[in-house]
Amino acid sequence: MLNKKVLRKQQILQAALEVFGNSGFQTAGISDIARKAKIAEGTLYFYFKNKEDLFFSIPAQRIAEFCEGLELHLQGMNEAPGKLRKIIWFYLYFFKTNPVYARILMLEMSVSKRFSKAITFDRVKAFTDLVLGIIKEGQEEGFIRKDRDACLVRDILLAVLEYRVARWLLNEESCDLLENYSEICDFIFDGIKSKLT
Amino acid sequence: MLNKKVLRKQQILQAALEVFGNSGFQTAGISDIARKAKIAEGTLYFYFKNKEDLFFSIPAQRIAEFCEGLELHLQGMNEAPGKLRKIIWFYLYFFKTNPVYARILMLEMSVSKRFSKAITFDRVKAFTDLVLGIIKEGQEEGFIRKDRDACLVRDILLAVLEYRVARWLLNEESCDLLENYSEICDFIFDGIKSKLT
Amino acid sequence: MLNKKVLRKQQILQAALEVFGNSGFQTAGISDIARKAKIAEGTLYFYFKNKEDLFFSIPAQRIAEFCEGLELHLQGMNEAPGKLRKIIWFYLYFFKTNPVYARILMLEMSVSKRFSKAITFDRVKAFTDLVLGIIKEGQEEGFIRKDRDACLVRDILLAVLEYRVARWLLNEESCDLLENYSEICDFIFDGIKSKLT
Amino acid sequence: MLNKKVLRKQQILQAALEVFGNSGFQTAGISDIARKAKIAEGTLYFYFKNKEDLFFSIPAQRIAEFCEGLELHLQGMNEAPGKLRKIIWFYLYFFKTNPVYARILMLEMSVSKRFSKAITFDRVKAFTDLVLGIIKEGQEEGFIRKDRDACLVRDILLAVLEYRVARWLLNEESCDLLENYSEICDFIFDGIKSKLT
DNA sequence: GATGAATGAGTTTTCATTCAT
DNA sequence: TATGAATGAAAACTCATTCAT
Repeated sequence: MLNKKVLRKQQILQAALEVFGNSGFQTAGISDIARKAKIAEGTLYFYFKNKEDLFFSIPAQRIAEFCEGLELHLQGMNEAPGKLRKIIWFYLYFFKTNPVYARILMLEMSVSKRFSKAITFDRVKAFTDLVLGIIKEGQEEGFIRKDRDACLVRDILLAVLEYRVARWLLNEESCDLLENYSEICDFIFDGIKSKLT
Repeated sequence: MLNKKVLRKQQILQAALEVFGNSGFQTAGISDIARKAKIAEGTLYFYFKNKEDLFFSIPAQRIAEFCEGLELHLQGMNEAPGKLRKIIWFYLYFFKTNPVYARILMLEMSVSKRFSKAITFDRVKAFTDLVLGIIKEGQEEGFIRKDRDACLVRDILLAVLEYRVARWLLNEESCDLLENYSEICDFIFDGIKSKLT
Repeated sequence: MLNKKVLRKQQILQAALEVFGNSGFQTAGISDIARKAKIAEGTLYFYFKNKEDLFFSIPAQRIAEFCEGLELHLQGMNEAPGKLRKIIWFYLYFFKTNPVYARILMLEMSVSKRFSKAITFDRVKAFTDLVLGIIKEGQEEGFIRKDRDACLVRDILLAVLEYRVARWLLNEESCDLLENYSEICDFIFDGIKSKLT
Repeated sequence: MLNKKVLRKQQILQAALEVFGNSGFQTAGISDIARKAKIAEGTLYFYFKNKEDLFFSIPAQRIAEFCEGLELHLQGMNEAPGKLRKIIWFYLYFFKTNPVYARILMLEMSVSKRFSKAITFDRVKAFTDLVLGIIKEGQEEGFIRKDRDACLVRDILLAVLEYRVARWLLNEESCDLLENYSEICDFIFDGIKSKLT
């Protein structure tokens, strides 16, 4: 019973991802989503409060996948610089692999005030906190300059990543998102690594 | 006669700026804009082809103001690093001073594929080209590391600026956009300055 | 369930017939039709694609009625002249009995290029083919002159019928449409009957 | 002065003919007509009361041309049958030569109740009276059967002509309107000529 | 739980007509 | 006479949401 409900929810979310991803929040219609999910329109409202709720429910699962994947990739790494490089790589890799979700998250959600207040946003914050933690870790371990404000470093890192993904999407994914990954890393690290290193 | 037409157009654009800025493109209604501009709805269509045309017509003037202001501030400066610092400052200063416009440009337009194809977008490109030119200038003059890809440097610079403005807007402009301006500069410049300097 | 849908469709079509019949296609408003059908405007679009679709959906049923009625009246008749007389009579009788529909079909549809391309038009063609068939039949049986082009005869027959109905409608149905039915028949038959007869 | 006014009116009427002929009354816009006539929209209302007035003013001149042309062609003819043949030919010839006007008159005006009440309609009636007169003439002269109701004959004649023009227009003028002119004549005349002849 | 017909407010856009200049 | 900017009512159509079945 419960299992069935969860499954049905996934089914709807998957349909919503595809429809919203192709048409955007406003343009996408509930009927399109229902059709793609092979349910009646009314049924949708049994699982989600309304269109916006459905929309903002999409990331939850994806963010979880992102976090799990990232965690796995960070396994066994113990120095901050390496971890950060890994994060940069994984971030780009993940969105390269999930372009439809990328479109929703980057061009629609991250730009919405209401999203900042949605529950899902906590998961986003968890990720940014992870990055912040690693930066601080790096500072304590001596790999990263202590006179850098950790939050600023994190912001710059995220800024660059978001920007690249957004431009990639707006250019219709015509280039390889991972292309100049290493140059980005170099730039960031030159700006934060301790002179000694 | 002609003057009156131009004035009326300004009047409508100003109203559109305010209404779109508060409600967003989709939510804002033509009737709201007409009411604010104190004209009949039909009149609006005498000056603009449709809602989208009106929306995308907003930046033209603002971008012109931005460019003029920037040009003025760059007068008399002849070294790339100084110019770049100035650009960073002016960028943040401009949007701090024009928060409603910032909201439209950053959270709605720069995220839209159709905007990339609008005529106005040329002006945006002119700005990014300016930045790119100064970076290359700096590399030739020896202030900026030649092993950095100029486009990447430009992208990182713009990424950080856009990100900060966007976050500031999403946080309801609660902090000072110019607050850690100098730290941002430091970070960027540490990443690009020639070792010799 | 399915039955209810069909019924509802009938209900809307009936309302559309009346409203379009009184005001014409352009003047009639969707809201008028919805009001007369006692449904919400939106409901209408659940059953018909748009105003034109609704309009062109009106004849289907009426044409079916016409064909059934005609078939019944032709039962047991085996000679072409009698059949043609019957057709002439039934045609006039039918529109005399359905003046509102007549107005729509004659003064709006039969004059529209788009109607010629609508599906319903097939049914109209079926009728004209029936007439043509009977004329040819008459020629083979020797009742009708063989040197007359059957298509021309059909066209003249239809021309006269359409004309009379149209004039009758434009004169506000002030005379009896069946009035000089027999004279019309005589005229037509004098023009086509074999000399021998 | 007066001359200029008349000229300007012609200019507008010509533009109206073309625009209405291509788009139909409802679809055609005053602005299109004004543009084609190279005048301002407001000016149009100095010469015509409103859109409908302009529309119904189109035929006047054309009908005059039609009547003049017909009169000329009837010169020197003194027997009814020949005259009627000539009328049939001229009618088809005229509309073949004026297809845009034909479209307006046949598919839009002759189907409109308001047109029957317009002044211009008198000219139409003058024509039908002419036909009626000739038929009666023919009856008196003994060329045409006296037991035929003259009005009916006239109606049948006009019905066939209108029908052919209308079908021709609806078929996008793809065939030659004068094609089976002589067969039509034969049919009509067989139905009306005195046995003696 | 699931359905899908019904809703109706709300939207953009059009355009004949007017009138100050 | 001529202009063309301004009007504003009206129209068709959409769609998220509800609720009787």
